[in-house]
Amino acid sequence: MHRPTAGRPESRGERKERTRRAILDAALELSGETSLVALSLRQVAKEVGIVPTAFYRHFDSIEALGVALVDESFVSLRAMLRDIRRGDPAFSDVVDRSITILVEHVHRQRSHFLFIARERAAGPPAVRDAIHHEIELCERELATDLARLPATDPWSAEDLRILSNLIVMAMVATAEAIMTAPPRPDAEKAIIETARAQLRMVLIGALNWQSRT
Amino acid sequence: MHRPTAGRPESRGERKERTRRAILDAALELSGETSLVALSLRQVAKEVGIVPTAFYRHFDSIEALGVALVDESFVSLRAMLRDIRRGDPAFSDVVDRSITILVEHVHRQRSHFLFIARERAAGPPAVRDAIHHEIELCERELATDLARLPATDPWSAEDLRILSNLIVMAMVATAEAIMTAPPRPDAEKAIIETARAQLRMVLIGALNWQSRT
DNA sequence: TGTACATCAGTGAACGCGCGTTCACTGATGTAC
DNA sequence: TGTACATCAGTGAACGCGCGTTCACTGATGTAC
Repeated sequence: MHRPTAGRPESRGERKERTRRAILDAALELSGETSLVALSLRQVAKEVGIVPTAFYRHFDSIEALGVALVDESFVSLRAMLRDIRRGDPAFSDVVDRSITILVEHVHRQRSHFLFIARERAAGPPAVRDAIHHEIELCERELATDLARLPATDPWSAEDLRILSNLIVMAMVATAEAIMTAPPRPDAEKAIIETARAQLRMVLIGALNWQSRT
Repeated sequence: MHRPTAGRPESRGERKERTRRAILDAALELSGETSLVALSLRQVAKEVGIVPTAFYRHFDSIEALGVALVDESFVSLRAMLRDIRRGDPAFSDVVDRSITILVEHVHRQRSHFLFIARERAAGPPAVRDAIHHEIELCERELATDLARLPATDPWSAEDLRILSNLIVMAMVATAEAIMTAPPRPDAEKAIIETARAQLRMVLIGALNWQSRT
């Protein structure tokens, strides 16, 4: 463990927190190679620069560490949702703005988004459940946002849920596509254009479908 | 290794093929617990009833085995697409029929669909790439099917691609939801109803969006 | 048909290695007086 | 302020275990003559 570069000595609590952070960062990076279920406590300890047994001072197991990483990753994701929600939800450019913000956040917090995409399907059970629960909360948040739009006044709660679910799954798929894509800017541009067209299709479909109920 | 229960002795080739099958089946089942990247050659050998070194008579590595499992899983998935494609693509009930067939196949070949959903995001690189390639082929197949519908006569290839991509991602998400859901029939029914509504939204949106281009 | 040889799926011992977890410990930080 | 004691993040040795891979092998099946 390194000492801080300057000045005032750390308190015991500060030092502990710093090690905890280093463990979370190391696990996020190392699990990116494969998956949490293939990550060993000893790899993490080695990367952090502590002895394997010191790991237990911070987490009971890799699975528990994984749950902590879910919490942390969804802080990033919620920050994105907040950005999207901010500003006028005028129908005309809401799609373009939302996708732009999505792309920005996926780049800025790439490892968090990769973590969610990966462990959502293949993580340890507790991690999978935690992620599904968080995604469900995001869907509900989106549903309440949609409910505020004048166009959705006559919609039932069920309709809002169905549309939210569809939009969220499209956004998850788009985020995955961006992260998987080759780093050439034209590849990303194509994905963004596709996502925009798809989101427009979905919204127009929802409005037309709704109006004939 | 067990001998066959009856009659004529196996040829060397038949026996080898039988062991290969047993390895594929064991790997599919065992990887279901976590993921291919956490599956060991020795676990597979033990489950099959051969000595670990005999594994190398059939595959170079777990990763190579994984690629073979991708091929096999997509045979199941293509069988589903063939079922969906068969029969009249009359617009009125194509959605309900397609989702019904999807659900049937997900139940019948549950382990293949689980494998694809899991390893798509978290498998070894060669496996991930193989899966993405296969999904892309499915999208193109769907695009050519859609192109045959009279309603899509004025559509560009790009439009067809965008719509196919959206439909496929919705189907993947629905399959995942079915497999993740608790085995209560009402939970599954809710997922099916949601998927139907979403697919209708998408189709109506596509038609309306297209008509104003 | 019988014989001699080739093939090769599966065996079994052995290797060095990284794994999670236990345990008793150290020594700096924190606290009570 | 100084002293005596408590706390606890991190240490280091040790354990038994499963790992992938090597190697020389066995013995049934297949083939050439």
